[in-house]
Amino acid sequence: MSKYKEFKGLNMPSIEEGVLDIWKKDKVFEQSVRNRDGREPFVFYEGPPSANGMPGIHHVISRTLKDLVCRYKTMQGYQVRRKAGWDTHGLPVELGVEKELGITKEDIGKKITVEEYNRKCREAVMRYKQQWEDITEKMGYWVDMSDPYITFDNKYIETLWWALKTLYNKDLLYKSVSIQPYSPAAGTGLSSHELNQPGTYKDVKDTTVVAMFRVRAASESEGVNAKQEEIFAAARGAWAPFVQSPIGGGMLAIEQAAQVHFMAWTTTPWTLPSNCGLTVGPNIDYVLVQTFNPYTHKPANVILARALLGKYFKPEAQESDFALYTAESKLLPWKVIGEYKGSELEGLRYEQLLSFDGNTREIAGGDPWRVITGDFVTTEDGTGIVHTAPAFGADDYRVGKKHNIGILTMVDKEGKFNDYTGEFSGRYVKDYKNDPGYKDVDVDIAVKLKLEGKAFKVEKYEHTYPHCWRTDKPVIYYPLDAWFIRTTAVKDRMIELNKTINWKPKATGEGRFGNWLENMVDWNLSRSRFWGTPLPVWVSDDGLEIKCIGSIAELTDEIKKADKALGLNQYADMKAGEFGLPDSVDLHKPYVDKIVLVSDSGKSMTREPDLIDVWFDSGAMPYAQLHYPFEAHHERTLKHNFPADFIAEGVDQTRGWFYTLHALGVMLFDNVAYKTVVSNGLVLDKNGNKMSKRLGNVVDPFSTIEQYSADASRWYLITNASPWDSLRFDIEGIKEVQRKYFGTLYNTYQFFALYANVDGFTFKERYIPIDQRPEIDRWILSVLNTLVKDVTNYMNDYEPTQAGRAMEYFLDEQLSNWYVRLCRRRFWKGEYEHDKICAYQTLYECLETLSRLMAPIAPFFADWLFQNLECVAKRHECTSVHLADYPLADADAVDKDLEERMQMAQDISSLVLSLRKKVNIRVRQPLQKILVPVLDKHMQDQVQQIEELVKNEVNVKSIEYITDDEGFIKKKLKPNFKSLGARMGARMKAVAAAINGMNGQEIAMLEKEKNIALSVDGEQVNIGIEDVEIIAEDIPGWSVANKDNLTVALDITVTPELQDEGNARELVNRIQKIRKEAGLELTDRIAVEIEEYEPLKSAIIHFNDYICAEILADNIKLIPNMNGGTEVEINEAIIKVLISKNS
RNA sequence: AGUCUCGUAGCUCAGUUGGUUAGAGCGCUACACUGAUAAUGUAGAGGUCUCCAGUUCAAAUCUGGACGGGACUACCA
Repeated sequence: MSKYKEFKGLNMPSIEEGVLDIWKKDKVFEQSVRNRDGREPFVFYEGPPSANGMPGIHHVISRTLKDLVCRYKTMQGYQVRRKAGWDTHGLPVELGVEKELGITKEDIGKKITVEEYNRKCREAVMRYKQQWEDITEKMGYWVDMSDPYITFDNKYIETLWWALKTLYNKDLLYKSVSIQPYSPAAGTGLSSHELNQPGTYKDVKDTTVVAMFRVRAASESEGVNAKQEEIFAAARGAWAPFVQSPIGGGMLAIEQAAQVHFMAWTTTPWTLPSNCGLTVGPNIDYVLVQTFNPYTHKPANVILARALLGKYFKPEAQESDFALYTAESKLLPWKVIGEYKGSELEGLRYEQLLSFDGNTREIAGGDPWRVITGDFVTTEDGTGIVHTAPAFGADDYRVGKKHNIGILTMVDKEGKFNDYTGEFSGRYVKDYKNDPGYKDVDVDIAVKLKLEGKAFKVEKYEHTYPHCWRTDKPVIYYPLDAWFIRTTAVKDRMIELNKTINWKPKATGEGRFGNWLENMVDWNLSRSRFWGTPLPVWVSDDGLEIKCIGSIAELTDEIKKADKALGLNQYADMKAGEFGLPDSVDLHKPYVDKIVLVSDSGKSMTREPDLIDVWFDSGAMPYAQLHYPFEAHHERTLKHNFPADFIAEGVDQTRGWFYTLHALGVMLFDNVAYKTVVSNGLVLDKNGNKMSKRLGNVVDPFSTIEQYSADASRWYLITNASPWDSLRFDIEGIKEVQRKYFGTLYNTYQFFALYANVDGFTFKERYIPIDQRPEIDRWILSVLNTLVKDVTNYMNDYEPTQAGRAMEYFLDEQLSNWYVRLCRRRFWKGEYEHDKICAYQTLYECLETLSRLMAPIAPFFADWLFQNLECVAKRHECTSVHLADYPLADADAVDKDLEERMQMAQDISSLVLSLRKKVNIRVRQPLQKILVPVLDKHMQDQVQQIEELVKNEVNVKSIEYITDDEGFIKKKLKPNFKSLGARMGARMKAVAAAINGMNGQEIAMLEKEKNIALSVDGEQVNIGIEDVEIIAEDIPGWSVANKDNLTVALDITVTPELQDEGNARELVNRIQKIRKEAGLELTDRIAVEIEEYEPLKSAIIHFNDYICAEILADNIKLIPNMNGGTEVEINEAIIKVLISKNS
């Protein structure tokens, strides 16, 4: 006969190794998918990880989430294919390679060919593939890694090209110049979603300058307006009294003193050489202020917004004596000598602040160095006058273009000043190279301005500034040519369709994602890089004709066409060379760049050098993984794989993958790409800090799993907090899960196996109908079926946390702590017949059902448990829990009355135990009775049915029910605030007091008549029986305990008979201990000799049969003055006991 | 800077539509049990529900404000 496996101790990691072996050997995953052939598909997309970095613990949480949903749906009968994928393009790969080779972007094409570089990238892409596969397997994530989609694969790229061409044909792909976030360190523009990576914005301290732009005098500029004259006149007038006075330590010329400056603040002084204009708000009030330059101490007149005067000038120095000002003065005298609207200043010309060979008027084009107006100007900070460098700000570019002030770009793409910037030529504007000797060029510019009297204030200023998500270096805004996808054209549709997506949590979809859609801008696709999907766009040399290629076949045709028209031999050359058209193509750089096509009008065309954003790669994954539309039956295949029923990734993908999937789904197929999306939160360390390599607080998933098992980790990650809440990861939590949940489950199984093996229970008997089982069995099965229903609902709602917690409660509180504990005796006492078989069947069913319920979350342990049970009982046809069906709740097994009264049994027991504790009478000492006041017939019925359980549990002989008829109970009324409150309103307090003050007679009246009139504040108030809760609060003369409306009193009189019985039990207890210490088998029979001792004698005589039965003794001999034996203590008496095994 | 979100026991978290004694687990303390035994049970201590104001008969719960954490948006000179 086969037996249930018994174990020495719980070792989860070793259990998992064993289960993993079976999964591999039997190809359980493959089976679980193949078994569902022909069943309704449940479509899941795997967001491709990049195997370029090591997996971390945060990957484990999102993959657990994905895995458990897929396993759950599989067990529910869906076919869930899970195709793995690898994200292989992009900057991280490039940077990794550059680091490895010790080169920078500039070296590509010089020290190393593009071809070689890309070959290195291709090799580097899968650097950690082994570790990824390893963690995938060890954490129990079932995903098909045998045939993954790989984004650098030609077929994959071909689909991307198809998608791009489709967009092109819909006029959703276009080229434009724009000011974009650009990372000089990475040498590339950044898309908005890249800029929206968490951690991109950092606090930095920059040197800021309030620069002074000198207004040009009438003689210096044409088209002087009246306002300008007025300004100068005011300045002259203000300084006139000081002419030839010794202010500033010298003779003062009026024209010198009357110079006027615009004040403009910048946090990026390096953009000042590229300044082309000053922008004012047309409706903002500006003032002309007479003062001194704080650095040169020479007379100065400045213009700034009135609202910001307080930032630069102290009220106490207003109109103080200018004549007393010296270089040592603490306060700067100032006086408002003119006032103008922004619109009045428009058109004024000023002297270029810093002029070099490279920023002349000719180079700028347009008409630079004028005051212009812009709506975006505020008076929140700065001076209310905005230094405008069109090349380095989107607002600046727009307003500059509008007013034709030209553009100057004095910084090159590497982030350094160009060669025509005087002493600053060649200097990096930020430390992009990690140069230890780097000197902040902003500081030097500030110093120069100070010396030249062109700075009013220089200070450090802390603000947040965007950084490149990969290099961690500051981004700058830079004019770039780029290809865009016109996502704004489908904005409304994207918003509309988003409303049909089931977001978990909801707020992310409506809030974060919804807002993002509302504020969407066109998708900047272009990347100036080397390793990525090339943009399949060819442009004629004059830029007038464009061709977008949508497939390899089309490209081949076009090449042949070009060969013919232009007399080239590309096709043949390529076929012979690496490119190998049309079979084994490499669509990457540099090969595609060599291809020359011909335009319709016969001009030669070359490819746009850009690569595309890697997010396009992953966003097109639903189609590209199928090589759509280039395979047979592609429409049908797509129909079965699009859209996804479910995807899940970290919340950081909201503007990444979730967005690009959605955008492409809408633009290509006018459909959502996924119906449900779960975005899980961040994993923080136990102190709530973000995990980062820098802080050294990252948790290594490998060692965690090795040490504490995958299941305990998974269970912890899922049940500790909802997936979308951020999780404070604490290894102690995993230990707790292991001990509490899995330890309990293991013990329960061990308990079952131990006795089932003794009795030979293999579930060979007929399944005993539930109504023929004892109360407690029916109870646990009722609870079990309620659990099945709850868990199923939670799982359907993508609430695995609730599902897991429900299972924890069932296992700990109900199954282990109540059912098993109360039923222990049934398993080891008595014959193998009806009651015992009921117990085995019931416990078996609980364990087996639980194993299936928990299988999605804890796949290893569940399978281990399932197989341990099933290999003997064989109630299912399958060999693994993952091939089984998910349990279905049996509504007929649920009995709410039964669940309610069992709760009462637990409450009553708990109350009695606390009473015993109070008077210090141990449970082994039997007591005569407890009193339970019953408020109605139903309550009495309920308690009566669980009477036996309670009596056993608390060791009392009887339960007495008391009703009010006996006048025993002191009742109390608790007002029902909910029902009364609505009616009574402001009188509620008085009414409550009146109810609390009702005497026994009045309560009896209320119970009888169902309502009573009370006088409250002189008013009659009618109280119905439903307005109060009646509680039996006290039984005079007894010690009582209560919880809610349950009250229990305990009779603590220990009669001599009870004392004897208690002693007998003590004796049994001691002898059992001796048996155990002597190493006897459970079934060994013994003979017992006990020293005669008067106080215990009657107990032994009266309870002889009971004692013998309990300890398996044939008889007990009382020996006066016994020699030998073991001394035991019973109620403070010490006697000797000797047992011997009967053969 | 704005928006969202969170703030409950030493720790991790529950807390229904507002309803009068705010709960659990872990940890801690004490005890019990000893045929689940490296298991189990019971009890106890531990709270200004971040703070202030308001609405209400009644606020952990609703409103406003402050403070603190987190995320997001914007980058603004």
